Amino acid sequence: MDSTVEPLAEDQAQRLLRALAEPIRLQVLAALQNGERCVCDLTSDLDLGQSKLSFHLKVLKESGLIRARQDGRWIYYGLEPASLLLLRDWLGELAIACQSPAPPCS
Amino acid sequence: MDSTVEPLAEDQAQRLLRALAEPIRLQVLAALQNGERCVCDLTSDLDLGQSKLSFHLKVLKESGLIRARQDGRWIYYGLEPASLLLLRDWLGELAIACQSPAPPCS
DNA sequence: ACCATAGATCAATTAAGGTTGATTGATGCT
DNA sequence: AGCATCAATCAACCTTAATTGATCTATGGT
Repeated sequence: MDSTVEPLAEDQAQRLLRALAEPIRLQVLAALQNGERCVCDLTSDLDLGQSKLSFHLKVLKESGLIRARQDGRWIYYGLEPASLLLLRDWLGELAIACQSPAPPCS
Repeated sequence: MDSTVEPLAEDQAQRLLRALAEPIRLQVLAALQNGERCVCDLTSDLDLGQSKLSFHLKVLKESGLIRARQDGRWIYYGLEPASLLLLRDWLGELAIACQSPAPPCS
């Protein structure tokens, strides 16, 4: 078995994918696209309940897609580009070498 | 608001992400990495119930990540690299320009 | 010390998604 | 025609994830 995608990266990719596959969390990432934002700003920008946003931020943080930084009373969240790039590259690898002819069905 | 990620691609990306974010479906994609395979082979390779595999293949196909091709009695599934690359590029865009300093919290 | 605000956490409910076994349709073989 | 096999579909069930409102902790201001 010549797996070009090694299991270690696959585990990590899976964790990231599960965190990404949710509409609100994608909105959050989009909102962080141009830099860090504090929770209070995200709440009003995305028009979300405090509890709901907090839940999704936790999922994103635990996956490694975003990081938190406390500044006084506020907490700023920002993207973790390394994770995005890791997933990006993993998808790239998966897209390679999948054009071979069909092997005969046993 | 200068969104570098346009909503059209985001919808598509979301559909792909939702389909990808499941362990069995990732296994299926990995199994298709080196070319098309028929359902019967996938069933034994991945040691899955026929019904279960069929369900996940459907999800993957509806998302556009894989395509089906019938050959006589068998149906061959194969990756749709264009979708993987689309998602890959979408992630790349998201990873760019997210290192700006924090704006003051209102 | 007291109060107000930011944000995390918890428990209960609801919604969404995955699994299972049985059934059905289609294809090829004899 | 009749039978066997591949694969999709369906309905019931189960499991997991998301929502909601309340509570709790921490920080900063007065």
